Amino acid sequence: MPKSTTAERILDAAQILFAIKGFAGTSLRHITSKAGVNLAAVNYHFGSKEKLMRAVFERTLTPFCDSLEKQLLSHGQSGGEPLTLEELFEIMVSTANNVYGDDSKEFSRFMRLMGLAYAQTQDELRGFLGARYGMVFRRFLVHVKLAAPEMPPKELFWRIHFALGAAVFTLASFGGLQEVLLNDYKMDVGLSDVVTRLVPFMAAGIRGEVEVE
Amino acid sequence: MPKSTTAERILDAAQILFAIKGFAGTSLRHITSKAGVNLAAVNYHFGSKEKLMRAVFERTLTPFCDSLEKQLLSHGQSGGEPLTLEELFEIMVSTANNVYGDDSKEFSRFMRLMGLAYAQTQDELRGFLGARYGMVFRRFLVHVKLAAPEMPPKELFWRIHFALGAAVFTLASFGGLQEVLLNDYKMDVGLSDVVTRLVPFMAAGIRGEVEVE
DNA sequence: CAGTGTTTTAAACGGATGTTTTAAACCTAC
DNA sequence: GTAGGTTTAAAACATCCGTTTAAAACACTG
Repeated sequence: MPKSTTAERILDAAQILFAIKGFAGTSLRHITSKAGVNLAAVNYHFGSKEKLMRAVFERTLTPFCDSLEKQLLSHGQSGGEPLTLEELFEIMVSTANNVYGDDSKEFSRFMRLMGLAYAQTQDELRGFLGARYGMVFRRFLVHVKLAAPEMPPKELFWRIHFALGAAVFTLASFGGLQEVLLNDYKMDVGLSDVVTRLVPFMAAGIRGEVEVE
Repeated sequence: MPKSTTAERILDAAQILFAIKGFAGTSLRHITSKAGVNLAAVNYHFGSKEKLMRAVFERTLTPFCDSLEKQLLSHGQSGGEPLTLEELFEIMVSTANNVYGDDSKEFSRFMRLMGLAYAQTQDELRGFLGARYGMVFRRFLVHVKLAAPEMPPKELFWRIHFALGAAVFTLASFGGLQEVLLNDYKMDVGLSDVVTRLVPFMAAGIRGEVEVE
């Protein structure tokens, strides 16, 4: 017997299904069926499918962004020397780990949602996410700028997106890649293996010598 | 009066709409309406919506992969010293440019489709793409291995995916990022700017020192 | 226990979806 | 020009979609 509320059960089911099948590919009937609640409950508790999707993103992103912002602020006002790139990315990783646990499945789902959010173009979801969480991103960008002060801003802008793209993309498709590695290379790897490889890659890519400007 | 055939017009419209709205978010009626053909033409020429999507991917990916494979083969049997990482990625870039022209829009659409393909998990599309184009990817991987011989295979596997993730992700969302840059930073950048920054980033990330194994 | 506000339920709404059918139009070759 | 195969056309198919309704069940307060 589930102790969770109807709204929570809907959010849980929606988050899983959105991550697998995308937003348009997931119907309210799938969600309510998986959640074991009545179809009308979605519109009763959230108003519409669009608002449900926002709620899913909000529930997923808010704890992560709040925790990340708090850590960035504490390091920012300590007056000490700025954080290195590795430390910055490690903060992101540990924040994600603290918030979502080291549950590989859940973490991958979160990253898949991030990828979906990022991939949105025309939908109003992108605007919503930018307005809601753009501030944290800009604060993170300031820290990266401090960590790589010699880098031209334009170059840095793109390299950060390269690095985040590498992270989101790889972690979002982690499940699939894990399967490939096991079948083709007989290697069984965990999520933490990938993350520990990812941080040096991102740092090295950002720090790489500037060729032209 | 269009000289193109009905099947071609359907493929053109489907490619554009899939890239914008995703697969599930695009209806056959949208496609046929945009293509200016009858609704039943899709099932007549392609059999089903699923097969139409495969045809779109096939038409988009085949020229690129064929051309890429040809270049990799020619460099492989020349017997000279192996290609550098930069040269390898430049080959990918120039191949993409030759096949899709430097039309920024079309290139971005192609990358968006790549991102969609990559993001697929459970759908049979992933299996189809792996079976159809996995060979080219493995051949590319061999060249990367030659370019970074000191790198442990496991580490290399992940770094390649990091690099490809950075590329696909950034280029797929290029349109959106371009807008952000223009609005927030008053910078107007072209696709070629990003690509010339991307190649050094990928090379530097892959070449970075190995920390642990 | 009655009453009231909240939540859940079943059913139906209009519309959109992928697919199929049947007939018309087209084109080519005899 | 007419027969036969190919392509298009309009319409209908059953099913699924997001949303709404109205009544039943529940939870709580007085």
